[in-house]
Amino acid sequence: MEENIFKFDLLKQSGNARAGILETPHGNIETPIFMPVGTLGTVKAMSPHELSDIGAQIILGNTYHLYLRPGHEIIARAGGLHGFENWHKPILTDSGGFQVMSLAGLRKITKEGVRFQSHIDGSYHLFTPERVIEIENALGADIIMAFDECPPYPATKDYIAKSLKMTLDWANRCKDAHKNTEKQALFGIVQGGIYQDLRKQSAEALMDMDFPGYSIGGLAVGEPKEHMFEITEFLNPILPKNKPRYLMGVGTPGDILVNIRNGVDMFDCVMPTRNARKGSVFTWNGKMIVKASRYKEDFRPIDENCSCYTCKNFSRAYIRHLISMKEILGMRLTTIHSLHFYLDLVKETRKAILEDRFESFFHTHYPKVDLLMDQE
RNA sequence: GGAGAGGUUCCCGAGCGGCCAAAGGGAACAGACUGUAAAUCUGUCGUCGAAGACUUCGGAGGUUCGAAUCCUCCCCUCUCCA
Repeated sequence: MEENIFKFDLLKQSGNARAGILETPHGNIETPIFMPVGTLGTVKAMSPHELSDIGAQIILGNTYHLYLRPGHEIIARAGGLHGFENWHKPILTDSGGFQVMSLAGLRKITKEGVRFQSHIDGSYHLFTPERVIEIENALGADIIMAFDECPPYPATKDYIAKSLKMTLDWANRCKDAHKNTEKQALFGIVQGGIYQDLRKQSAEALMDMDFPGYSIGGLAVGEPKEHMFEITEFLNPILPKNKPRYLMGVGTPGDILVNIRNGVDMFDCVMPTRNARKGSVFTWNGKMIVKASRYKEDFRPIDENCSCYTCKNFSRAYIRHLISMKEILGMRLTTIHSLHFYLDLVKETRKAILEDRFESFFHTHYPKVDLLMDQE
C-alpha cells in the first residue's frame, strides 16, 4: 500500500537527467523540483498564497527549530504543519541533521544521538533517531528525513567513515521508529563526504533498508564544487532508478542544472530566499545584486522577460530603494522573484527533459546562470 | 546688553600636549551567503602610493623638540538672563 501512496513515476530520461512525478498524500510533485525552505514554519517573507502563485509544489520545515518553538505538540494539535501554516500541498521536514553541523558549538554527538544546547535559551535537548521520528510524525510532513550527521568539510576520511557508520545505524533506528508510513515517506540520507567508496557503501546499505526515497547529504558544505559533481555523478548509477533522489541543500542555479544532469530529482536551498532578503537576486542571465548603486536610476524590471509579480510591476530602482531602506516589501518582492526564477528554472528543465533536449538546454543556460549579471 | 556652552574627517560624536589620519555610531560604497542561530556578516570609508609621504580637527597668529589638545585675537553657533 505505502508503495502506491508515494509512487514515483520516472516519465523520461534525457541523458541522465530525469523527469518524473512523485505522489504524496497532499498532491503530486513534478520532478526535477526545487523546494523552498521554510525552516520555522514559513518560507520567510512569503504567504502560502504567494508561494502557490510562484508555482511552489512542496516546501520544507525543520524538525529541530519547530521542536524548540513553538513545539511539535502544539503543531500537532493545530492539524500538523499543514494545518498550522495553512499550506496544503506537500511538505518535507529536515531532521535536524544539518543543525548537527551548523550548531556544532552547541552539541555533543554520541552513538545514542545528539545532545543539543538550545541556541535560544541554553537548555539541553537530546535528539535520538527515535525522538526525531516522533517529532517528525507529530509535524506530519509528507516526506520526513532520517536523522543523520551532516559532517563538515574538511574532515578526515576516518572521521567520515565513522560518522557514516553511525548515520547508517541511526537510519535503521529511524526506520524502526517510523510508525506513520501510510502518510509519511521516510527518506534515507547517503553520506560519505567526498569519498566514492564510502558513498557507495552508504548508498548500498541504505538501499538494503529499502527507503521510498534517497537523499544525498553532506555536500555543498565547503568542498570544491567538482567534488560535489563527482559524487552525484558517481551515485547516479548506484541509486535505484525508480526512487526519487534528493540532493540536500543545493544550490546555485548552476549547481542545480549540473546535478539534474547527474540524475538528481529534488533540491532545496536557502540561497534564493536568504540572498533575496539581502538584495541579491537570481535570473536566467545570472545573479544581480539589485541593491547596488548602479541600479539607482534603472527603471527596468529585474528581468524584462520574467513573468513574476515583481518583474511585472516594479523597477530595479524601486526595489533597490526598498532594500536599501530595509522596507519589508523589498524583501518580499526580491524573494518572490528569486523563488519564481528557481521554480521556473526547474520547470523549464523538466520540459526540456520531457522533450529530450536536455543537453542543448543545459549548454544554453548553464554558462550564464551563475555569473554576475551583465551590469550594462 | 549680561552670563555661560561650543565649533573635530559626509553626518552625529569621543579625544583635551607626543602612543592621532584622529575612538564609537550612522550614512555611503563593495562583497559574501548552498538540508536558515542570517532583514546577518565582512571589507572600504582624507589624498597619492608597496613601504612611506603629504594635507586635515572654524580662521589667523603664537608658545613648544612636538598642538585637534595650551595662549592671543577674529568669525560663527547655541542656552539662560535683561
